[in-house]
Amino acid sequence: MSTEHLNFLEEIITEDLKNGKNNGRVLTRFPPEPNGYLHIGHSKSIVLNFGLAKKFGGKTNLRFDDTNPVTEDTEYVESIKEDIKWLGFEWENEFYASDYFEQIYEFAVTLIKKGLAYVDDSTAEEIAALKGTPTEPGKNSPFRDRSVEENLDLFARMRKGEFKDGEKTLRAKVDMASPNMLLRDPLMYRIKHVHHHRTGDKWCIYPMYDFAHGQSDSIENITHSICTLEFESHRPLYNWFIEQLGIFPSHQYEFARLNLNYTVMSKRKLLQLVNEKHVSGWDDPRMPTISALRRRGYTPESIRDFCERVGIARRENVIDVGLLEFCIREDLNKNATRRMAVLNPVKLIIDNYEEGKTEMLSGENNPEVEGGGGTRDIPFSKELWIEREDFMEEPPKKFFRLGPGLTVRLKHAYIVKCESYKKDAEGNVSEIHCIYYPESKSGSDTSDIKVKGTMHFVCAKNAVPVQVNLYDRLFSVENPQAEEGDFKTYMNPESLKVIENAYAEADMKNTKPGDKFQFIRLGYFCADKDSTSEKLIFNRTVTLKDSWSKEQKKA
RNA sequence: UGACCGAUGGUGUAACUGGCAACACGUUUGGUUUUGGUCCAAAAGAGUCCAGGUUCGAGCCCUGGUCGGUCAACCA
Repeated sequence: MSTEHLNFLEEIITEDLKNGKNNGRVLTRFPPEPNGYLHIGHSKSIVLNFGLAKKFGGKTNLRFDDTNPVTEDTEYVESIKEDIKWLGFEWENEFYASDYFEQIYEFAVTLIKKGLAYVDDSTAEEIAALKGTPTEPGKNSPFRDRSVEENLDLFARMRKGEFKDGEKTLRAKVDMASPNMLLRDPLMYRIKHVHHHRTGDKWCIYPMYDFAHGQSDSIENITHSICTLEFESHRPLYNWFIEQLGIFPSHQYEFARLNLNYTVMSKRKLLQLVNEKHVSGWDDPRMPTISALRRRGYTPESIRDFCERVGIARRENVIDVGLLEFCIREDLNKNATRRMAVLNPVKLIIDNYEEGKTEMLSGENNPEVEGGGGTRDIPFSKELWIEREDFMEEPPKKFFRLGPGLTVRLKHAYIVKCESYKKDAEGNVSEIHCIYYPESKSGSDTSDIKVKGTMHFVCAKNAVPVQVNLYDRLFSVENPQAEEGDFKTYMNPESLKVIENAYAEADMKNTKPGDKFQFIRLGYFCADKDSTSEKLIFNRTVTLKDSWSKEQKKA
């Protein structure tokens, strides 16, 4: 631990603690807006906020930033809570910005009384026109100098519902000439006669982000309010409101959000994929959402590990999905039960094996666990299914699998030698005939035969038919939103391949949704949530590393 | 052409705060292996965006550039 490096936020907190700031108290918050499902980018923020608090003996609140009722919904609230819990975090309090509407309203009244806020009758267009540009200062609104009394009266009537949507706004009186656009008399309240998922029809005016977030932080006595880089220019305003109100000085710190290649992360785009049915839903295993990763077979441990590995800094970054895949492989390699399944079956017949006989072989559940993690029975008989890719009529030099005259071991079973093969009318290999060496039985091999390869198989007689969904990256380009035109035109047409007729070994009959396996030599798979005992469905979480395909590409 | 922020191997993050650029992923090579997985061993790969300056010494400090990001929603 002595060589452990602190990220810049840990350094700040360490320093704060040293200086006795906030009496050594650390309170962070995770503030999602309930207008979509959480994605892998949010998990970075979650791990950061909860992790920081935990590391420094503090707590973390969950606070829904629900100030815009038009896009928000309780469905999202529920999914967000589920995802955070699943990731393994517990919040100290469950709060909602809407809990504070009354208090935030009072804050606004306070600012009006101090002459620091005014009701503006301008339309959105007029406000925009007077806003100026980044290089030119803005101009004062003609309503900027209304009296305190008039502002108080108007604001009260806004609340009462006397005005239509957009007819009036409440704005902070800061500085229309500020080089920071956000300080050019930002909107504090707007009128929306919209039903709110929590406050119902109690309110028809809603505070804007800038007049809700910092205030909520302050109300909760948040010490370190951590957000992403794009809020950086909001910080002066964040501080301005807190200062003018004289309330608890929460502090905002920004870090660079997580970007992943071969996917999109904006909630707007994800919502579009869902609404336009490009995916089956928010938890379609190809999505970068937490619910999708869960359904695909990712574990909370692997996601937390990933979030820790990507680090925390203030520079833009794009993380290779390969790192995420590494994290889940590392976890599942240690923990996933090994089983055999054949995705693209072709029949293998052992000519010298007794007709009608079935013997039970034993296979360890996980070689990574001491003692092999127990064993299960694997039936073996004359007819087996093997992977079509494991046989070649004219095998190249380093092909350590089956082909005419070639010898391999069948995992947990016998060594077999290919004697001949048959083809169907279309010219596809339909039967591979082998002989087996009875004395080469796994565990008691006295044959002294050396083989280069080991293959998986499924006993045909006892095979369990299963559906397997092979997932690949959702997009075929690294950064879809940087490409020309609609990002959806860059979706990977092969992001999902459904295999209806795969076979799994007999032991897998009783698989339950969520069960995770390594299908030997193929990858990690997770029983889908829709999987039943009548119809088993497996999602491929991630393939195994495959140095053979690399070898092939070289040739 | 305003303000703010950023720039270190292919990617990401470090560098004890001014002392011979490290770790992880990835890549390559070899070994082990009844998973072409795992594991083990090794290698290649940046001289820190550029130009000046301060200093015995700069990735860290200063000046000026370059490039990238963010900001003109009644979104968050």
